[in-house]
Amino acid sequence: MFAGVLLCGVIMPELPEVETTRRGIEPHLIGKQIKALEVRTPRLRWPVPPDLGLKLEGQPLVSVVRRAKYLLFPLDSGALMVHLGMSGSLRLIDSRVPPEKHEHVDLHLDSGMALRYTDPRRFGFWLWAEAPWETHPLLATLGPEPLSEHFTAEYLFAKSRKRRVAIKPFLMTNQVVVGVGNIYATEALFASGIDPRRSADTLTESECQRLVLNVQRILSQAIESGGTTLKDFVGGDGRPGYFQQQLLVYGRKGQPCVQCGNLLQEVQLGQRTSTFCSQCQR
DNA sequence: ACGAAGCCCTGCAAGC
DNA sequence: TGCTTGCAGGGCTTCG
Repeated sequence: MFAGVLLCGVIMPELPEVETTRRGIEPHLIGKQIKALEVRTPRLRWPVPPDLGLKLEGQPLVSVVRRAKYLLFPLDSGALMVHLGMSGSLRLIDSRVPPEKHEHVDLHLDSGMALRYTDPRRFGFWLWAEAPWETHPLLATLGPEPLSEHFTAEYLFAKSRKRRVAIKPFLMTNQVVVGVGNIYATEALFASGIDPRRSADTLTESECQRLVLNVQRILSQAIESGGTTLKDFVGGDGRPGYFQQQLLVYGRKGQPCVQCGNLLQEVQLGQRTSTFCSQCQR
């Protein structure tokens, strides 16, 4: 099965997909000037601010930054902030190519290309973050990046004390650690042999250690394999949806566990579906 | 402060 | 066949 990301025909951007998108588009944007913002569908997760184009036009792009699953395009007085929601994608395309259904926004560049945003479910957004953009309300309270030196077993252990919520929704909380969505939380807990229903404060230090390492390993592998697909961000569909990483539990309810053969079970935790092996995860 | 539930939206699949 | 219903998802917001 293709990775994580292909479900019901929709690519779900988790952190690896967002990072792959960042790497795919950045080289084509650096040094280019923004000519115009064309918003065909302002009604996204939040409405696109009517004056967003004014903030962007004429500005040179210097980098593309990822924080959690947010993509930031820093400019002089702030940053363009884009979130892909659960069905969004970005790609570079000739400005003259007519937009199709669900292609809601174009960022036109002086190179004749446009950064085109596609999002069937419109859970994503385009917003403006005033400088310094790190203090924007959506960014200010975020926990550490999972692949940074700040996400350690010691940190997770301390953070989870006295927290009685199940470990899976806890791990998916952005104030704890960012960028760990349902798919990767499910896989990391399986790889760590931890029952997703367990209260967060019952995890031992060594279990926190395993969990941190597995989150980092699984995310890193997904980013690595996404790196081979960068060409598809120009002209193609912009969807890094075919990581080679295998999903061992996610979406496999009722199928045998790859480790013990026990049938995988499903449970609802924090409004999200969790698949797990009751034999291997304790 | 914490935890649970609600909400936004569309495409797909299952059930009638 | 064509409807209706349910579900999936991130993450902010609201409620208890």
